[in-house]
Amino acid sequence: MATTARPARDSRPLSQHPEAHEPALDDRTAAALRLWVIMARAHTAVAAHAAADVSRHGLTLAEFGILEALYHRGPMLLGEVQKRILVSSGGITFLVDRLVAKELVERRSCESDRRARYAALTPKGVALVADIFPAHAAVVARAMEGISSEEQQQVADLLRDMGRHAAMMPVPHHD
Amino acid sequence: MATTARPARDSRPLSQHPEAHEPALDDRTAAALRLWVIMARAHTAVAAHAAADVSRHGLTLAEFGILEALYHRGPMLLGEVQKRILVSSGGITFLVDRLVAKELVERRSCESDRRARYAALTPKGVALVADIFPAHAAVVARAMEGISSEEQQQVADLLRDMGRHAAMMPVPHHD
DNA sequence: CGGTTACATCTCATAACTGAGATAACCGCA
DNA sequence: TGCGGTTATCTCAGTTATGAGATGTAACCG
Repeated sequence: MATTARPARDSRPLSQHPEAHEPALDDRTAAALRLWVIMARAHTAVAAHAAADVSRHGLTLAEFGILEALYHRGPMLLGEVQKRILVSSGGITFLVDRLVAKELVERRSCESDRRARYAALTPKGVALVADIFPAHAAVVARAMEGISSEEQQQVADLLRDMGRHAAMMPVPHHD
Repeated sequence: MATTARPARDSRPLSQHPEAHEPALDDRTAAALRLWVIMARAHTAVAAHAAADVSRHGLTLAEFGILEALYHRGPMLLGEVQKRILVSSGGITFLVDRLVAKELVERRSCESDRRARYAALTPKGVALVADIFPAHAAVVARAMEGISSEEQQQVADLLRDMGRHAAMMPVPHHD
């Protein structure tokens, strides 16, 4: 009933199955949604390679993300780390606890704010990251070599802007 | 020792903290790694918006992904759905169980292969997706409007190639 | 000051998902 | 036919993460 949406520029005949439906969306929304699906799949596919690599050393991707951040930036407040790797408040406590148990990270108190605490690599943590980082970077680079380095640069520049915008927007929640 | 990597085009002085380290990577690897980090952050930021939207209807992103796939393509074998949304074998059973419990999806036997089963939307499931899909697409589109529609198109084309390549490569695993 | 609000981290119950193995069915071939 | 190898799904124990509240601290303001 009502307006029958035309297939527009979709190359396939669509509706190959009688129970399939086609949504009526404007072109810009449809393009955005397509990017969302493609990005999610690309991310998951690359993450599988990265996760398999760090798991050889008994680490999850989230743990490795923390180690890498601390390696490159030096000690950081837990809240800074949390925002950087985008986990929940409980998650950052859990992850840092586990890294402390592995003796890769230590907590340090903050002199100017006694609520806050730093996370910092131990010498063992520094050694581990220095040891595994180059090979890890190579694994990730290989997983992403489906497009050229110039194209990667281009995509990175655009996704940075897109991600910044999305992160800046308030996330609505219900109840 | 050896080549001291120049900061290249990083705008900041780097090594702001005495405990920070700079890895020695070749440019192509460094560019790939930068894209990996940026893509992960962009994905998480957009996913937060998408997840908040579907949670208003008591759904997780993974559940919604299944509903959306079934809505657009019609009934699919569980294995097809699994590959499409990239979850584990246990995950697809778990997710479909929950959607069945919510009466949004039903399992159907496959005539030509008695091991296999289809997942298909119930009328209630079709109605739900038809009801919430347009608003959901709008939420995702807004989260991604940090770059233009043309740029989104461009990124989508490149990421599709990159994702296909990554998904095709074997993921090494250890013991 | 004392009170209020904001914030950083931690605790804990529970959700969401993974992955190894179990089960059942299919397929090709001798 | 019967066997071995493969595949599709399911089971279940364990892992990883979330998010609401607790706790202790800071910052502001009258």
